[in-house]
Amino acid sequence: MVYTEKRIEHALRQGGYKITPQRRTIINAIIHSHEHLTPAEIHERVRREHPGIGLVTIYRTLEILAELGLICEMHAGGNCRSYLIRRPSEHHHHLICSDCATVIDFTDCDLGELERRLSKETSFEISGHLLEFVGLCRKCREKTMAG
Amino acid sequence: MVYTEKRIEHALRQGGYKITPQRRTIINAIIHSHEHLTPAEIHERVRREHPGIGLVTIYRTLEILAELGLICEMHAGGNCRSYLIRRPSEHHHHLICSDCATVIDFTDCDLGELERRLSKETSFEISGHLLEFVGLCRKCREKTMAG
DNA sequence: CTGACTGCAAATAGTTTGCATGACG
DNA sequence: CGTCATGCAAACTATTTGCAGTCAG
Repeated sequence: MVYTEKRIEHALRQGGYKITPQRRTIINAIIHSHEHLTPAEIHERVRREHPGIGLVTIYRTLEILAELGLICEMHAGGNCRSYLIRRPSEHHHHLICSDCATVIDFTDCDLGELERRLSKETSFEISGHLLEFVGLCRKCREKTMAG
Repeated sequence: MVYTEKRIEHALRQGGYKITPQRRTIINAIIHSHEHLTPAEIHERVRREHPGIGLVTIYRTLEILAELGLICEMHAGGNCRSYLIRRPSEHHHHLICSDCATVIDFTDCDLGELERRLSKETSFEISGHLLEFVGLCRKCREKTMAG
């Protein structure tokens, strides 16, 4: 575990944000979960400890944490679903810009060996995988540096 | 381009679906675009040629095309945004049983090389990735075989 | 103290559903 | 001709915004 509660709180203070019980609870929920959580899921978990908390607070806290780079937001960009014609037998993956949501496809992922190994070690019969890289495209990097 | 209009129409018929002018227009819009398109974007393009078409029709057609595997839907899973605490240099990934939802974590994914290559080719500054394998765990496989 | 934070409610955006009419095959 | 498809309107869900009261620093 690299980002501890303390470190995150420190980062928040550095960013000029205040530490509130709500934020503490939200941060803890995220830290202690090893899965990706949607805002609604976070809300649900946080409520057990902090019943009155509003979903709005979750959204606002997540926005700050993402802005500070403390959490990783999947599926960057407001809306999510988009479609592309599929070329048979050409399963592909995405490289997504977390700022402008540009998507670049790539096909060769070379996961066969890893898949075989995992399959052997875990006795799973693996049927597929999801692979996405997230980062900043050149334009957004330049924008950030300029600003 | 591998999936032509004709092939897609054939696949639709095979699936028991009808070919309508609306569907034709939608399919054409997707085929002729090389980017990922959101339903709204598709709607907008399709309207030029077919003004009266409803957004609802886009959604329904997309659902069918995705079901038949003719188009690729990004961001698998209904809703999009999800968050995970970010651990610098400590990736971890999941192997998920599609039946009982057991999750097994693994850390060594060996994507460094791929990441470097992608980064070089695309000028992205890659900050993270999401890798998930889906399959059947041993128990569920045995269950399936027994049943 | 004071500005930032919270929670409510309402607004907005994206998506799905019910239903009567229309068209493919 | 029957069945599936369409388009409208309304329902739903997810997310954002405005505002008055509250609290961290």
